[in-house]
Amino acid sequence: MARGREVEETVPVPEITVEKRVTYEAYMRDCPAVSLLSSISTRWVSLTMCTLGVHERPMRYSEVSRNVPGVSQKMLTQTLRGLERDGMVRRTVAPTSPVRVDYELTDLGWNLYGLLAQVRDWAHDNADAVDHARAAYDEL
Amino acid sequence: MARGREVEETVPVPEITVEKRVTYEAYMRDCPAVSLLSSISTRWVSLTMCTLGVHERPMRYSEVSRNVPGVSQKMLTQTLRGLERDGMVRRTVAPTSPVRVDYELTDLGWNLYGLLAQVRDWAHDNADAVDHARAAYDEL
DNA sequence: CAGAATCCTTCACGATACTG
DNA sequence: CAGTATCGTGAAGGATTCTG
Repeated sequence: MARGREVEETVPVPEITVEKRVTYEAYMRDCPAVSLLSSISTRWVSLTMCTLGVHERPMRYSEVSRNVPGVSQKMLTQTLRGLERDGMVRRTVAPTSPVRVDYELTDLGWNLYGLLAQVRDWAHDNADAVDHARAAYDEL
Repeated sequence: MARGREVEETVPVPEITVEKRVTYEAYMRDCPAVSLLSSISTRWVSLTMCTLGVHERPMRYSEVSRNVPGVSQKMLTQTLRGLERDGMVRRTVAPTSPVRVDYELTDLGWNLYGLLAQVRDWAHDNADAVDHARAAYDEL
């Protein structure tokens, strides 16, 4: 991502042809970091990670479900599967009857949670400021 | 959001009726902090904020556009308007011809950027780890 | 309990065309 | 340059039903 600046500022403008720009933009889109950042930056990932993080212990599926505001069963399953696949969540199935499934953050997930929690706290602390900004904007 | 834990752990289970749960979930959905966190947690907000942040100076519309990988003109405009409305971005129109429009982070936006930049850096640093986790998961 | 599967709706988003 | 307006589509997401 930092390359954007270099290309933009160190390469003489005339040398950035349309073709090169298209290639560059395709690169940015396909850049693993951009792609990963994009996949993290979704409502359900954010809320699910926060829920798993604040509880600091394995949580049953139904428990997660009750603590992620507004999530449907389908989206929660889909989100948890994605997080498991990305190595951020560990899913443990206990062969009881009925089955018991636990979800918990991995070390990788825990690292990310540390950052997301700060964003969550920022949102909590600045909700009022944003509301006022919106009111002022809508006033006009 | 922290109330979720209290309800879950300090209120006797039998007292959580279906009605109360529905009310609680509606509250969570409507909670300003959850709502704000959700609106922040989108791909275009994340990428746009990062672009405005790394450059540390006012940017023209076209310049932002070139530095947010894969964004369409429609989505960029929509995202910038949303950020302006939320008080995170300041939009300045210079009455020249053709018009010149600059976008820059406000103090509020700058605060948030500080946190989002950490998430972006995390994504950059852990893209490989996630890729390996995905490969391992898909192996099965 | 913890989902899978299916259907159906909405809307996020892109493509295109037009404008001051 | 910096948009607005419109249209069309695919994907996101909800509701419902079924299952081990």
